Amino acid sequence: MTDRLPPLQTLRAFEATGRRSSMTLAAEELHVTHGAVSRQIKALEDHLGVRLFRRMTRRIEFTAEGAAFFAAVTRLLSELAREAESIRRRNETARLVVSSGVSFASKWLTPRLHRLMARYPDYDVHLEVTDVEIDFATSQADVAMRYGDGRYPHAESERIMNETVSPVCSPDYRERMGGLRTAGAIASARLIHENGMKADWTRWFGMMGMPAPAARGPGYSHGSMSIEAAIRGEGVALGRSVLVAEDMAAGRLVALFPEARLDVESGYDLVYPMGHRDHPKVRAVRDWIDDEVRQFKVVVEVGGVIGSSGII
Amino acid sequence: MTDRLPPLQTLRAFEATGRRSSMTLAAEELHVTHGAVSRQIKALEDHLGVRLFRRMTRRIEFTAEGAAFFAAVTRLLSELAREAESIRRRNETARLVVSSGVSFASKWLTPRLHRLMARYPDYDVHLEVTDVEIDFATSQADVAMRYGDGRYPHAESERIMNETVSPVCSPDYRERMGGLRTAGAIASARLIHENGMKADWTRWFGMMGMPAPAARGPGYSHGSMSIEAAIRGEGVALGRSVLVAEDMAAGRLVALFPEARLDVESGYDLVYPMGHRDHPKVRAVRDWIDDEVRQFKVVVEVGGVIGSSGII
DNA sequence: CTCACCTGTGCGGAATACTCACGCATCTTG
DNA sequence: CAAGATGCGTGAGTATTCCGCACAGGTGAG
Repeated sequence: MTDRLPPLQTLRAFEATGRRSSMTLAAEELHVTHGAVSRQIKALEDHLGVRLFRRMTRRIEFTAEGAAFFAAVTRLLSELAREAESIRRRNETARLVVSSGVSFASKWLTPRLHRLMARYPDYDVHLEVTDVEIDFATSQADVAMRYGDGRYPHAESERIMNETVSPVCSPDYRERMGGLRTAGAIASARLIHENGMKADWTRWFGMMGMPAPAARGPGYSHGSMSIEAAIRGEGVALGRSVLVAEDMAAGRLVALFPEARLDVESGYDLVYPMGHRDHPKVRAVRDWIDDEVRQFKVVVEVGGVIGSSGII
Repeated sequence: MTDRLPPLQTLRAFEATGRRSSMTLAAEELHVTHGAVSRQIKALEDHLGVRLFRRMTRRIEFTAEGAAFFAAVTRLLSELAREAESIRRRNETARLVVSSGVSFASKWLTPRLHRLMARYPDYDVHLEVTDVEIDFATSQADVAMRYGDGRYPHAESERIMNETVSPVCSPDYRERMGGLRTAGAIASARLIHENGMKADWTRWFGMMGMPAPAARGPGYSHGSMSIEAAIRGEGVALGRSVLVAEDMAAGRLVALFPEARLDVESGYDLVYPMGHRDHPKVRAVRDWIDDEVRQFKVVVEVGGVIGSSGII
């Protein structure tokens, strides 16, 4: 990794030059001559193999690459200055960055996030939503919540909620299809897939003692999308218990076989860097989420939502 | 800013030393002697005024400050390497980072985010949720959505949706309070406040031709929290049209004076760095959000939600 | 047309960073 | 239990890097 890094001192000259749009002005600021800056820029360009500035007479302007790199360098240097400052002052950074996947953020986390903020007003809470695998070396996240099997490279995790899946659809659609009271009836309905999760449909039908029908019907990239599709009445989705709870409580979705829940090994995990189990930020999130899960279980049980017993 | 930066070359030595937990091993990796590394670390520590390692005999370990700084440095260097690499390859970064405030993310954005992802599968879409004022110099966001008055330092913006406010509460609460059919009745109900927005209640009562009652009732830090409180039946909230639309459509909230909407000057803006109006990422987000807003207006109008005409 | 202004670069010197060598304090091993 | 191995700190000397200086080149302004 380190050999791919540009010469770091040249970045200061580059940043100042870009900001002032002038090597001469940058040189003044850095208390060196313009010649020194000129060489630094050149060294950086040589390393990258790309021209960062277009040299016009008496002025310079960014190339496209230069502008892009400048934005990145500016941000990184200012973050570094902030980190250095916080170390100098020995005050633990007041930022608390939580990372989450898209479906979970949409259906569960964001409606509850304000309570995390209210509980720890001294933390400047950030939420980073992405489906990229969590990597604490490159992410600024302090703690993550991920749907998975509990194994995360270079990280520890603990299970927050387990999950089950079971067919759901909109009340309208059920009525239109005549009740959908047997697995056979469901097999002949339009089945909504979540991409990469088709095996779950197969396993669910297997549990019901029948082969899965050939795949047809729409496929969506996210669990939250297939749920939205089911709400719109596009067919029957294999609803993930945690994600559909609110929509079922609100009557937008109904469970077709509340008792036929398929356990899946994946669940929702709290993930954090190795050895950070008792880090204050991790503890803060864990304490909060324990309370949220407790409340959520009540909602789920009162609402009679599928999979309630599968939630820890 | 630049004078607050630590000597940048020392960061490489620090990173390698921290990673290998040894100056000698780090020195090998950097093709220098251990003495050189030792001096670099010392220079960095002198600059920060903090010991980064505890020197035990025959081994070193991080101090608390060292560990915190190491995490930051590791992340920043690896991001820098990634940026440098992407410049070398001249491939525009495939990341699309959207920033949003908490209430808007919770009530509007995240349920729709998966469609942005589906629409641009080549972009690795990230969402950064925070209530900190947007600053593109320090944030990695490409584009932001903020509730505000359209003025954002060092950035351009365009209005996405306007907003109105009007009293809302849960159907239960309305019934319990005997209908709440007059402004006077509302004045004697429990009023839920959003912190920093009390003036809106005053203005709303002013519009109804009566003075606002003395502030009592709970206050919450976020619009989404006061909405949740109203849903729980804690009282009457001044519902922001964009945020309450879904909850009204679902019947969790009712508007008490659908026709008495107070226009507020703030609204939802799409914010991006100066001159990025036609940047591909900005265009992608704008195109997507235009479609979403169009659909949302239909939902709002069909549902008869307050403030529908206030949405552009 | 001439001046003013900004960047590029060769050369010599100054500042920086490195190597080497040794000291020190354990930990290891036979 | 003693001797060797291990890893870090540091003083002195040296190597290398980086910078200042001066000048060249190019061009927009007046």
